[in-house]
Amino acid sequence: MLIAHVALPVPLYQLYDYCLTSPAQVGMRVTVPFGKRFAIGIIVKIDQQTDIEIEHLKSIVSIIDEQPLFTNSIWKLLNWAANYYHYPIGEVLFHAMPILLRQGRKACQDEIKQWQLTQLGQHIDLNTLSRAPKQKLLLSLFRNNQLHDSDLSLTVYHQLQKKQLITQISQQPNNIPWQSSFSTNRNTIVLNNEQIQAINTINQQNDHFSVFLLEGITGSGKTEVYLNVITGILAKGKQALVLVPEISLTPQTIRRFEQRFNAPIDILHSGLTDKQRLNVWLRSKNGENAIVVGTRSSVFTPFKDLGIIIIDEEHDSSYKQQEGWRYNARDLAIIRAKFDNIPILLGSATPSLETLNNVQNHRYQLLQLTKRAGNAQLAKQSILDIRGLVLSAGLSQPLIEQIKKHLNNNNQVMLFLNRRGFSPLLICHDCGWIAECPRCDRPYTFHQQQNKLSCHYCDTPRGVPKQCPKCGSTHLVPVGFGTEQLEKQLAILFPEIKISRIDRDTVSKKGALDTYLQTIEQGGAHILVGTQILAKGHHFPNVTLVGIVDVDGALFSSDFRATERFAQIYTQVSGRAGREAKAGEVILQTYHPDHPLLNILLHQGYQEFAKQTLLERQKTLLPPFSYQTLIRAADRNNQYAPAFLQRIDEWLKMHCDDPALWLLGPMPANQAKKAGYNRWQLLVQHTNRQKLQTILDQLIITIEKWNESSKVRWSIDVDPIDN
DNA sequence: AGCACGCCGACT
DNA sequence: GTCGGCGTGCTC
Repeated sequence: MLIAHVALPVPLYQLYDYCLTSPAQVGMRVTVPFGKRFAIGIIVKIDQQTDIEIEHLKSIVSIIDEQPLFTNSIWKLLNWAANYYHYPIGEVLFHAMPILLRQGRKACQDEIKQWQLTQLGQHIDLNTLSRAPKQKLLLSLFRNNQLHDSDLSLTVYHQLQKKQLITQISQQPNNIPWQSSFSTNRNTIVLNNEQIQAINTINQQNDHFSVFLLEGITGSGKTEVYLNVITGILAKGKQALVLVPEISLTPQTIRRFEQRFNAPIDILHSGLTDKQRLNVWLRSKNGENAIVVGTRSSVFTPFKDLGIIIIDEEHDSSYKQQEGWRYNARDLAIIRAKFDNIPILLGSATPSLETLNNVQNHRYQLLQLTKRAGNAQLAKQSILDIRGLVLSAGLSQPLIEQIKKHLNNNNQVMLFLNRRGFSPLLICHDCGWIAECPRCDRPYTFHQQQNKLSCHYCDTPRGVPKQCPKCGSTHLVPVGFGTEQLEKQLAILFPEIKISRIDRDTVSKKGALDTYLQTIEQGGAHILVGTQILAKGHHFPNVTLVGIVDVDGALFSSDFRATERFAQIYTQVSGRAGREAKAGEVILQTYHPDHPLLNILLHQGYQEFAKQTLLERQKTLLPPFSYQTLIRAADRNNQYAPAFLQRIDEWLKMHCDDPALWLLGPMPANQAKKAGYNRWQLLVQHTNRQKLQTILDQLIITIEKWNESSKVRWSIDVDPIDN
């Protein structure tokens, strides 16, 4: 008897076995009885073995697919990923499917229906419809082939159908492949030598797996290299996958691709309906599109014949999924390229240290773009020592003077502060009580404009208390400053100047950011205040002064990656100051003007900074010179989770007597309390990735047998980035 | 994850 | 008296 081993979308590591009575293949979806309900699962293995007694086995109810759902390439990738990330295979497989397929929808495209004139509709006198003006209009539009500019409702169509003037026919899907009419729209941009060399290097090796890092400073024309390399792939009839960070999936980016290629391009953006998402998935699987552009989850798109993967801004942290299955799309894309034996191109002005380390190890090939387009000059950078200076909302007098100077020249100023809200604290002046979120034990951020307190960890708002609950005083004062206060202070200092604040509070509405960007683009004196959302990927040609209000917050963080992130953001904002031939200036306010890394970054640039930081990481055996996994656990009573992690800690010490294994914890997580749960973590670090993998595999098998495991919510984060 | 069972508190 | 809260246990 044949047994199907089925993966189900449940957080369980094992497969479930069912009798298989009709023919099926691995990778097909099936409906199975599961407990008291029915579930959709995917066959992972078919054989004659089972550990379950035959009489306890249930049978598969129905087989949904006629063919395996995934391409070989994706199937291999997902199986590898479930193993690498130690995540249940069922959850991994379902994560990579469009929602409609998870729900059991057939994996084929809807037939496209189209309206057509009938014989009668072609010849009838229009005046017979004079009492139905809308119908008359629609019919005449039909006859003149001008249907596209009709906005008539569907009921009008149905009325004409009833009168047998039009009819609905199902159109055959377009069977002409895009390859037969593929061409590119020649651009007028002249490539420089570095770009040509990068393109040639990739083109010479574009028929097999290799990883390229395209390290190009801001404005050096990385996108132009992408477009040229893609041209070579499409010309061979193959498809391309382009991954971009969440923030840069803008109409401008998309237009640039669409204008260049005379070939179908699909964009996977958050505004798509489930149906549209499924259609893109099917089109690329069937080879009907040439390019797919999308964010993190697009790495799971199946392709008929993928020829290259491009990852723009490869260092961007939005490639890492931060809940549920915590995969890294950049890393998965590299594995995918390896399995598919195709080239992959990572682009960045500020590559991650992991990637630079792989360049140093000769695993990746480095391609550099060092010249900026046009005759833009490099910005002048300076450190502003604020020790002993009076600050107003974080601004020192010398910085204010500089702002004034740039505004007087009718230029724009950008002030960067990575803290939103009015103040990060609200304190009772009389007794020192601090307004804290009861669920997270973290101070509330005070938002003056909306007159509320907001917890930035769990996102819950609260009204502002009139009195201190501890001593009854009404003297509650905001302490510290955020972007909102900075904006308010600037409005007082520069009453004549337009000020735009760009952070999550002001751009959360759809299209709000675009509106801002448009006003800014018009030019004229203007101050932009914002968090890192301002630094990422936007072009501000009129900005000549960038002020970094608080450098020290990043330099002295407990997170070992904080300096790397700061250096990336700093390099990006300073790269944007003074584009388009206007000389730019960057000013950094700090209490530590002699900080060595800060000086290396300023005087020798990101590359040297990265080199030094890598040496530092090597000395301290931090990633990429070791591999980390975070075991997280959360409970409600604050006892089970630490005890559970303690037991894991002891088990690991017992079963792995290896000095290369480091354990840190159990300790409270970064956001120790969230939504009523107490969160703890245990960091497991090893210098050998394979050994770490093996230990974790054994650990999970063991954990699943413990009965404490069901009392805590536990999860595993391989290669964490926020510890 | 769902879904059922089961045991205690505040209400039509 | 019941409705419903969530702790616990199970799913081939």
